[in-house]
Amino acid sequence: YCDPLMASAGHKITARQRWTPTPVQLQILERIFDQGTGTPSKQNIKEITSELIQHGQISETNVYNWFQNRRARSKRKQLGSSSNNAESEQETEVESPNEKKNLLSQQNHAPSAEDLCFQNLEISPELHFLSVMSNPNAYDGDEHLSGKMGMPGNYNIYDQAED
Amino acid sequence: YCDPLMASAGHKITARQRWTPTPVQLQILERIFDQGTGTPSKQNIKEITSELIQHGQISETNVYNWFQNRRARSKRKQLGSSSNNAESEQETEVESPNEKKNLLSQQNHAPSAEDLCFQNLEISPELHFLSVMSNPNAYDGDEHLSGKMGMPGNYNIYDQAED
DNA sequence: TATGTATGAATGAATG
DNA sequence: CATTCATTCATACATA
Repeated sequence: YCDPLMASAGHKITARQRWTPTPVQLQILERIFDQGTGTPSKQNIKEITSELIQHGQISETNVYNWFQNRRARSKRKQLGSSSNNAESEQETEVESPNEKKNLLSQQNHAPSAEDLCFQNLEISPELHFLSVMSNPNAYDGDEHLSGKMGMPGNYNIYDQAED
Repeated sequence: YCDPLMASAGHKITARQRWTPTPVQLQILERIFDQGTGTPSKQNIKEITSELIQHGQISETNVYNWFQNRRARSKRKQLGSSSNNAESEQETEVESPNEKKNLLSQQNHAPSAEDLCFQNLEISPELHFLSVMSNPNAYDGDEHLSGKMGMPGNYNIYDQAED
């Protein structure tokens, strides 16, 4: 049969980056989702995949992702379309009519480049520890980090300096 | 105080609540992970953090989480060998036209900050052991950011088996 | 053709 | 340590 990937408007013959669920697959997936099987086990995933694969190319990864996305989407929609939440829920300038503000996203880096680039002369203080680190001593204690994994406390990177 | 994360351009960009490792940080982390150190101890975490913090905002928690995620992910792809093995007629699914392009390109101002750091990394004598991968193409451990989404059909779990 | 929207996919963080 | 959730990005896809 025709490649399910390029079955629609496709003109992409070189790259199948994103799995595109066929209507049939979508129908099945939605039905299963509707069953209440929110987070299917791996076994279920396999079974579902086995079913869907007959209707087009698909992998367990796709199925898994689909369910994850589906659930997340539903949830987000719920609390986003509600009347109004006077709770402590602060939305980061979220759902604007556009919503897709990621067009100019700057998620990563953007540190004090001019700064950290210059202090480069001292960038290898004790990194050699991993060269000789043969200490099988895992975690002497039980604490994973400095106290709890919530946050060290000293440097809170996620500082909602919103105001 | 000023958040190091958004202290760059000085715009009103919303601070990312999620830590995004800079290419440099990623390289270092990869190297350490590749050393076979596996799960670093608390002290190691601190050491690593001390090193990485010079290359951008980061906390011990981030480092810890990173290793945890990395470990889990590696394992996932490892245990993908049972009743699968359908066909692997996929071309080199690894090397994509572009690797971590998202890490280096999404804005238009291009501060070249990380770029400089990258260069500095190479020239660092002490960090030579972890600077061996100056060539992005020769990146040995970029399996996590490869672009082999999911069009396999023969893989098992929701993990992108990479081989 | 370019822009916008929808959704799959990647990853960091949280939880058990 | 294993699994799941939440957030964000990139790309498929629809429309102007």
